[in-house]
Amino acid sequence: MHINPILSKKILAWYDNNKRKLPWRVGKKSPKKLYYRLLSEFMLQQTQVKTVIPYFNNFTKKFKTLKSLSISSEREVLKTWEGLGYYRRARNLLACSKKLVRDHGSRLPYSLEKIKKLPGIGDYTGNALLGLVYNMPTIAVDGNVKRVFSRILNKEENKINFENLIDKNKKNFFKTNRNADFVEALMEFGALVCKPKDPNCLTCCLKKTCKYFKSKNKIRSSKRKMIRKNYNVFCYINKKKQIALTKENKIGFLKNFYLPTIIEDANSFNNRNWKFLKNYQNPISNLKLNINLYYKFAKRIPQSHNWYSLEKNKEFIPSFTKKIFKQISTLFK
DNA sequence: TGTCCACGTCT
DNA sequence: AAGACGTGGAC
Repeated sequence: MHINPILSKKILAWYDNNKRKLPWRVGKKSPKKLYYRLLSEFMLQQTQVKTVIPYFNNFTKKFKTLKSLSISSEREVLKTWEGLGYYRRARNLLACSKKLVRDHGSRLPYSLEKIKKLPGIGDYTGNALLGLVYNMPTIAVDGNVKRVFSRILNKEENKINFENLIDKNKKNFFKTNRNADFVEALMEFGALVCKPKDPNCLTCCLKKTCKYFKSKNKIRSSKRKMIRKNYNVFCYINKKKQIALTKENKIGFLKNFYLPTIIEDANSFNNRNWKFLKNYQNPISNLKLNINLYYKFAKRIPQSHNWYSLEKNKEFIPSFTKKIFKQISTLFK
């Protein structure tokens, strides 16, 4: 498990010449630092930089500081998060901001143990924040970093003990004391050079010691396991181009969000008088949903449901539901 | 068009 | 500790 003894110098040199300008990268002493880093790290959980940038800009326009976020409503926050996915992050962020303001004097706790008690902060985000905000000697092990070391060692990701690897290479990784930069540099390097597909091995500053570059049988990272499910979606619609949605679905996913009636077993629902519209696939995280979409024009709808416009809504509507809107809209053309 | 891949936290 | 949780992009 030996690693190039000047890896941190090489990566930092590369970073100095190649880093991107990102809206959350503010000066070391900026009063916005904690808020911007917190927000961006939450958004960057399971979401790529390119996708996050416009959401980050829009979010910071609406919620200017950690304090103003902390006194906002979940409804407002979710509406601003609309379309970014993994909505639990938005709820956790709000809860986290409240806790930081109320219990920690609007400052980040100084240890990983304490920081991980905040909602929505796990190993990755905790280490990232400690490094970025306090320049602590830590490494945030995200998908990029895993891939970089997996390639350098030419060893499968799940066979590497990253805690151990970092501990054994402290002197190498933290000797420059540019710890905040190194946290970002490793991830940036993974995203731009040591990419999942077609890494830039020929121009890479580590090619001399990288075992992946040297080896013939190159290791690939493991795939995500997909779970197939079959769902029947029943939409009440009316002539005003409205669709009935409810928060009371028995289905687990998108809990507490606006959805039409969703039934796993179509036979358990009285589906007479419903018209079949179409079948389509809607992958959600690790689920592979096979959707059968039914509709019915109705005046009366169950009490649990309310009418929503197929166009714009004040409420937060997940993309799963928006896809249904799109299908139903074809009926009015 | 459908299918696969990219991205951490919580229980 | 396996499964739940979203969306966008490439092909």
